[in-house]
Amino acid sequence: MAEVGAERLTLAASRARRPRREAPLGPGEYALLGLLAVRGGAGYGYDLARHFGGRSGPLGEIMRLEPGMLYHHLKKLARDRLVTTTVEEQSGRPARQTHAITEAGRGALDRWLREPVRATREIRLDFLLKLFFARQLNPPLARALVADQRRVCDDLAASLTAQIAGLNAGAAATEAFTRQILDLRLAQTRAASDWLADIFRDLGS
Amino acid sequence: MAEVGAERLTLAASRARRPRREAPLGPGEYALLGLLAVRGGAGYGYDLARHFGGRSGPLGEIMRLEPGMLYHHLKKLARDRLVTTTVEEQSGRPARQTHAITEAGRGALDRWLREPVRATREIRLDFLLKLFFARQLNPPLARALVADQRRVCDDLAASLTAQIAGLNAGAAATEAFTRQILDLRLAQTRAASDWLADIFRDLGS
DNA sequence: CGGGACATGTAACACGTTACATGATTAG
DNA sequence: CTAATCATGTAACGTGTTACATGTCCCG
Repeated sequence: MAEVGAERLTLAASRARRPRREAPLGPGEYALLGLLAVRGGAGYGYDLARHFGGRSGPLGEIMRLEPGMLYHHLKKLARDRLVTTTVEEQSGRPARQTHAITEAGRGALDRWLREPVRATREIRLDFLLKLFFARQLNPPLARALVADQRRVCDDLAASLTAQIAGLNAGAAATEAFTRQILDLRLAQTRAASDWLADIFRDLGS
Repeated sequence: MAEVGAERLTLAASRARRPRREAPLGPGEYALLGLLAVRGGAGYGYDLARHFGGRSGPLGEIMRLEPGMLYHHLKKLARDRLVTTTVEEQSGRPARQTHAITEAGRGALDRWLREPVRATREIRLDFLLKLFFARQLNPPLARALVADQRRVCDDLAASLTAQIAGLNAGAAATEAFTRQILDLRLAQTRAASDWLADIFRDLGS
């Protein structure tokens, strides 16, 4: 028993040393914040869930969000004071919990909307989400976001090109493969940049 | 207490109904199988770990594998009888556990190597892993894999093109955004197909 | 004598998926 | 009478990340 106690103490101590890092929000949480903002600032879980996973608009094309995760995210948003939750009783129906975005929530959403994603692979999920909400909440911001994102992609493409150029000297078998990996990344990044240029044009002046 | 008991029973019953699905292997596990096959059929954790995460060849460029996950994966491979584990005592050093790939392991690896990935986003991780190992274990198979993968990408591109064409009729605001999502997927898929054509050429006859 | 290499792991947590629990109402 | 809809969740599992535990040996 003493040994178990000692072990627990060690674990508790090592736990205390870790300073409880502020878990940042993920795409699911931002999507919920965005949905609330777009739909008048408030909504309840079951209704929000319809926008994911079904044929109700393009959100379901970007990401799925099962009820389990959705309610989980709403709880976290409430803990972080980005939404406030009020319970509405209904006769004959389960009580409905209405979640309303707070000022802090709008601030977090706005900061997120202004930030382009760093990695090309995040364009498919994170960037599309940002674009979806920015278009509805703030069209000029959407245009700026697309321009910023394109700059990030072009910088990345330049960096990849430089890495490839630096590799060409030694043509060992292992370097040949590394080069193909970089070629793939470059091709995907260029495709993203071209696509961004297209939608920038579509977004009008 | 009786209520707790009843609750447990319900949970146990619902648990029994679920038939313990065979968890398939993930990219990390296949990467370890592949590494073992490439390096003479056997190896130990610490040594395998060097190939991920560092500057030791292109594997680390494709995926990271922290020690925690690496040992976890080796345990699962042993449970599935895809590797066998033997302990070697060493003087002054911690005991070394050598993992050797089994016939079943080679079979699983070979089946995986022959299978192109379905989704474009899996090319960056899963497909590159397959290519990396196929080239070292079976060059003609690598060439066939690239050809198959390109066919999958082209089929996907055709399907996306059809979806875009079907969308053009109604030009509502929501459909415009859906179209842009499809455009992005198509661009990424085409970029992958073109890249596959390039490496197919590089793979010689 | 401090720190890194060697070698294998566990603890705690975050993120995600699937399935199911609950319990009334309404539509077919 | 069955099934879906409404509405909110939990259980169990699986994956992944970060940090740390353990203990010896070798190098500077």
